[in-house]
Amino acid sequence: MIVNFDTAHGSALIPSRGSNRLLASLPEDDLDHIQSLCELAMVDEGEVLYAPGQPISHLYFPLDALVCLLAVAEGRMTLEVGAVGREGMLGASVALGHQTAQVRAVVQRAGYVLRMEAGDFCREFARMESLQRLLSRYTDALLAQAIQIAVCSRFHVLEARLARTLLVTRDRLQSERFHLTHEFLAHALGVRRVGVTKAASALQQQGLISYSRGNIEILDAAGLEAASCGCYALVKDDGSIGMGSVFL
Amino acid sequence: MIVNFDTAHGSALIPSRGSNRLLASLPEDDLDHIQSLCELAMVDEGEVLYAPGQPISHLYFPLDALVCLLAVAEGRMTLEVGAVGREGMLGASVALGHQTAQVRAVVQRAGYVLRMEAGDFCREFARMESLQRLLSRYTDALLAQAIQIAVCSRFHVLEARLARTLLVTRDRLQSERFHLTHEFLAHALGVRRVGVTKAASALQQQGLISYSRGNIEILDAAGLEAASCGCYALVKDDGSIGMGSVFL
DNA sequence: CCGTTTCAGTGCGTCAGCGTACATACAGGG
DNA sequence: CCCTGTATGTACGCTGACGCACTGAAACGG
Repeated sequence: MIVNFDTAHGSALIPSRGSNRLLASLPEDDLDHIQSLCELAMVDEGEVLYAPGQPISHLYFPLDALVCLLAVAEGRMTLEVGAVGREGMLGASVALGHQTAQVRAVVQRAGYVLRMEAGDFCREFARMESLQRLLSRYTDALLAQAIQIAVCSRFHVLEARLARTLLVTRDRLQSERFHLTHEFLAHALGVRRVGVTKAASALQQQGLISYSRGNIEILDAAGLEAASCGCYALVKDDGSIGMGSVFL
Repeated sequence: MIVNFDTAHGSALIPSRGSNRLLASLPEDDLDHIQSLCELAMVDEGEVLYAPGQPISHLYFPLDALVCLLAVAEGRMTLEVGAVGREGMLGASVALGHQTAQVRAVVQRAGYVLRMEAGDFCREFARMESLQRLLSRYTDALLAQAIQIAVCSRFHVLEARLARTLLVTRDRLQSERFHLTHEFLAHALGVRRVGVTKAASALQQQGLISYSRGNIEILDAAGLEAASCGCYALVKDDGSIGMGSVFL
């Protein structure tokens, strides 16, 4: 779905131009220029924006959509290596030496995005210093998070990782309730669905969460944080490797 | 150990200025300027250049040294999330929003490095566009590798991961023989030493490698590649996420 | 209202890797 | 030549997660 940007802008229902934090931190002139090259679009839950090995034709700046990045192994198992909301963007690597996607990008929450042609972006990147600096910082933050995910998925038990994922999701969606099936969580955590069921019911029995048919509610955030691994404290926005460091 | 740069330069035993590929790809003026801010130093095997949480005071451009990056979990277990040789650098993140190190940087092979004050580097980074662009590309390449490592350490069995590590090491050191104890490999792979012993003896029984007291020799590189996971093909220099993409 | 789809729960055998402890074995220095 | 430190090999019980198969139950659409 594509929405005409000019008419859409100003509607109370559609996020405004400045609502992508990454773009918002550009100097005003550059911001305007970049946005003039973007079109507003809506993406639906489950939509696949990138697939591993496929060429990257567009870049995306989520406004209120949330996209998760899944690394794929042998075509079957997947592992979430990052997520992109309004604080970030997708496809930056196209200007940094990779023409094809390394990971699968799946829409976790439907919403609006700004979309841009890869070619246009590369041209702007080459001549816009503010953009280069911003992307350096952003990529570095993604790297830090990917490293933490590598450690976490290697050493921490599923129950703790699940707790972390739920807390991160809560922070991103700014809500104690959200929709996330065991199946989806299994893909994000790189485990079987039954493993999630087991871990989730353990958390539920401890009174930390409750869920039914994908509708998850966090009942005791503090308890959940105690049950999670320390990674949550590091990764959350004000943690030492949170996205906060991108926007000085 | 610090070596006077001017006298050292030109010696047949000491790598020349251009031998860091990352620096070498800078425009000549910028290269000269950066190098004027560097001092030549030697680092010893096992030396720890960065420790998690510690401030980053210096940046390093390895010449012939090899440094591996170990993410640390709970102070005990570690996992290699990258390695830096003459194609890369350490500490770039200091100019990108992180004042402290996230990972432990340990010298795997002793050798020479160029060393630079963090403050000097940040100043140059702010005003040197060529450096920004280079760092964007390099950080993106590190991200790609970290993602692959996350997948690999999550889904692939130890024997295949060990094979991959040995092949990568061979490529970096350009030699079929090198020194690497089971203990060291265990830290890199994030497993127990006995696990490495078991996997290594399996590889040895298949006639792919031979080793004794840390002296490893690759006997059958093709066979070892067959025993490794597909990650090796991706990560090696000419693979889709190899470092080749950093240097156009 | 009923069939289909989606989501969650359970059971069972298997296995890789863990923690621990102990046993060799080679290397180099005094 | 012994002695000590480093490097490697072996054993044992444990557990978290795997693969697979099947059941139960709510939601949805015609």
